Amino acid sequence: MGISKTTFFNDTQNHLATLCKALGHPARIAIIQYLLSVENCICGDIVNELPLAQPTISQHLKELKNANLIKGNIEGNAICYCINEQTIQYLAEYFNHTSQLLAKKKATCC
Amino acid sequence: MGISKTTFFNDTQNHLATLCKALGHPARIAIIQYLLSVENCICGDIVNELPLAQPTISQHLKELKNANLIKGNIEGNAICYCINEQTIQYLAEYFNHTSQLLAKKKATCC
DNA sequence: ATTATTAATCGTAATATTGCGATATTAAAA
DNA sequence: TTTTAATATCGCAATATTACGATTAATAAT
Repeated sequence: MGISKTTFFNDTQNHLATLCKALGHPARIAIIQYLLSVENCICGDIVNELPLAQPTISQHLKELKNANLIKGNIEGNAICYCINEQTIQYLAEYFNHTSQLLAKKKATCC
Repeated sequence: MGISKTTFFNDTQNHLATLCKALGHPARIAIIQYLLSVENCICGDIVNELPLAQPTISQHLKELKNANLIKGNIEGNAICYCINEQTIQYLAEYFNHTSQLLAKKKATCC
């Protein structure tokens, strides 16, 4: 049916899935990496940096913003986008935690 | 067009996007969490645990396996699935690294 | 050998995503 | 005020994803 049964999963699971899904496209990973590498983060710069048309970039930015992975500030008639540090930290903590649990867990199989 | 322009991005970006995409569904997050919580990890148990039909679970498992997030061992006529520790660790390291770079970086905007 | 059990695959319908040209919106600049 | 510049939104085509019933494949149990 193409529709996710999000109702059957808990908030943490849905939240994590939303974050991962938002990062589940190379262009959006590239945007995050670009934002990490520059001081000034104007949308137009991203359009120049990536091999995608302006409406496409705008759409990807919207998805990253919806997932709370970036935030945008209006600067004149441009928009300054930045990574939301807290969200990245949340992901770092989740995967750290998972990784540590796995290390502790005795490999009973595989 | 619905097709990702993966050719234009580098291997790291494509790899990360593939991993995140595979985790970008609550059912697949739930599967990872379930595998983390049990010692014995038989496919049938996942089917009983999650509110999805057996073919759907099988499909989700396939995607996790393709992304190298889990591995499966044949045990008689059942299949024992386990989390691939290395892949989770790779994600943990990536988000840690990103998080640390963000902490260092002076917030010039936003 | 036959029957159950377990999991993968096929086929298909419903929905979502990706990408971009065209257009709208908003604010700066002239 | 008109023009220019920067982004967002609309609309659409191509493709991908999600879900599951039906079936298949493979092993275990009887």
